[in-house]
Amino acid sequence: MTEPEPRVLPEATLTRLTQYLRALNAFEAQGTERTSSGVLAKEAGVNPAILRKDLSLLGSYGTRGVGYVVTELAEHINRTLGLTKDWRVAILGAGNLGRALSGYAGFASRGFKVRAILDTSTNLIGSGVGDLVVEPIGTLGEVIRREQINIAVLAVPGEAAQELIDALAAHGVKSVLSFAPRPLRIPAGMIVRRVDLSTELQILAYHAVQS
Amino acid sequence: MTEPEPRVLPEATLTRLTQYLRALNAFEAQGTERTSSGVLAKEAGVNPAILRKDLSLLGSYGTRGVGYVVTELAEHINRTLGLTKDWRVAILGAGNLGRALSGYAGFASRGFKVRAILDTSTNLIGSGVGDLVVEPIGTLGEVIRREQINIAVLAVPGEAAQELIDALAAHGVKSVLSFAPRPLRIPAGMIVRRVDLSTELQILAYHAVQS
DNA sequence: AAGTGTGAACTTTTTCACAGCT
DNA sequence: AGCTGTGAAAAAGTTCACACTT
Repeated sequence: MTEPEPRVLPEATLTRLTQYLRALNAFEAQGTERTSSGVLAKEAGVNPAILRKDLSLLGSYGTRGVGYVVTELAEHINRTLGLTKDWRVAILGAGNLGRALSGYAGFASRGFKVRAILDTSTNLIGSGVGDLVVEPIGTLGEVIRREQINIAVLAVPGEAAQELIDALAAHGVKSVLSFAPRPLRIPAGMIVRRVDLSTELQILAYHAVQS
Repeated sequence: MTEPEPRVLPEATLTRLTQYLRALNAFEAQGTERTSSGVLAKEAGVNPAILRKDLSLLGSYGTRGVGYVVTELAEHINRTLGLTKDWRVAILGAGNLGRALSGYAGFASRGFKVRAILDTSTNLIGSGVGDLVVEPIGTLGEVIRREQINIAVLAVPGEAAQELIDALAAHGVKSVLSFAPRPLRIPAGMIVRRVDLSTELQILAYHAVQS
């Protein structure tokens, strides 16, 4: 148990860890104190073996013959994922998507705080979005410093995305979630995750035609 | 060349195919007639070997020593993905996210037409969203029949998602893109893809802490 | 000469199956 | 007796490298 903890966890494992966490939170909410790989895996929709393998990558926190203590395991995954830190998010783009995201409940939970929303359009600048006011993209550097932004969400049209990624990098923001429908050149040291709605639909179309 | 075409393409291949398609469309737009695995792979941000391997799964459409004809290859990928068919989309949930999605340009392109938007809230029912009017979820079956919906987008709170999936299944809609932040029990024959924003943020947090 | 198509090697991820704790 | 933790096996996915076609 002198941990094997690898430098970096596989992407697939990370995705599953967030699902385990969600299930564990549900268990906590309903007062369940202990669980097992079988029960938890079922709740998260995965196979128990991979769950145990995933958890073994973070070190061992279960008890053989017994299972896992819900709060302990949740706490441990939280720590591993960095969810004990405070995340301050700026949303770039105050169009429909940007505004929808700024109010998205999932963002508010787990220490992700939307602290700013920016746009280029003079129509939008100055207007209110929830309890924020849309600021000009030109003030990006200032906003990042003022609010100590450490995560940015890109909800702008494809054309604008690359230059904003570069600007974010220049201002020291290293983590970006992009909704721009195009591949981006990622500056060194930056982590960009993309959510691509048209890709999702196209893959659905393929499966739908199959059946 | 009497095709090896597998019954079903790997998920990772599908994702890349949509990227190739996007790059090919850009080439078409700028009048480029031919390309090669090297050029196309660079544009799509992948390695040329996997690109050729992916394309070989759909049968061979290149010319050795020469490369690929842009329009031909695009057409071929389009056919494979089922993008020659007409896709009629209903959006379930007319909150911020649902409304943002209904106007999302990526949906309008490539034959995905948003034909209906539904909600439970009497505040929203009857209000306009783009050129659609929000209809009551209670009329789901009727709307699906009337508009011949074949893809649904779930933009509702987690609690409502499962029963809507079941209702969609009952009305013969087999393809769903879900934004609900929870795992769903998928009725037989249905394909559900999930986009989970809090999972994305949590994975970003992990990587941000790493560095 | 150039660039595809593809077996073979390699790498990563998942699943199996069981030894080892409690 | 029960359930974890984990090597070993299997499967899936990626990259290499080169024969083959134009």
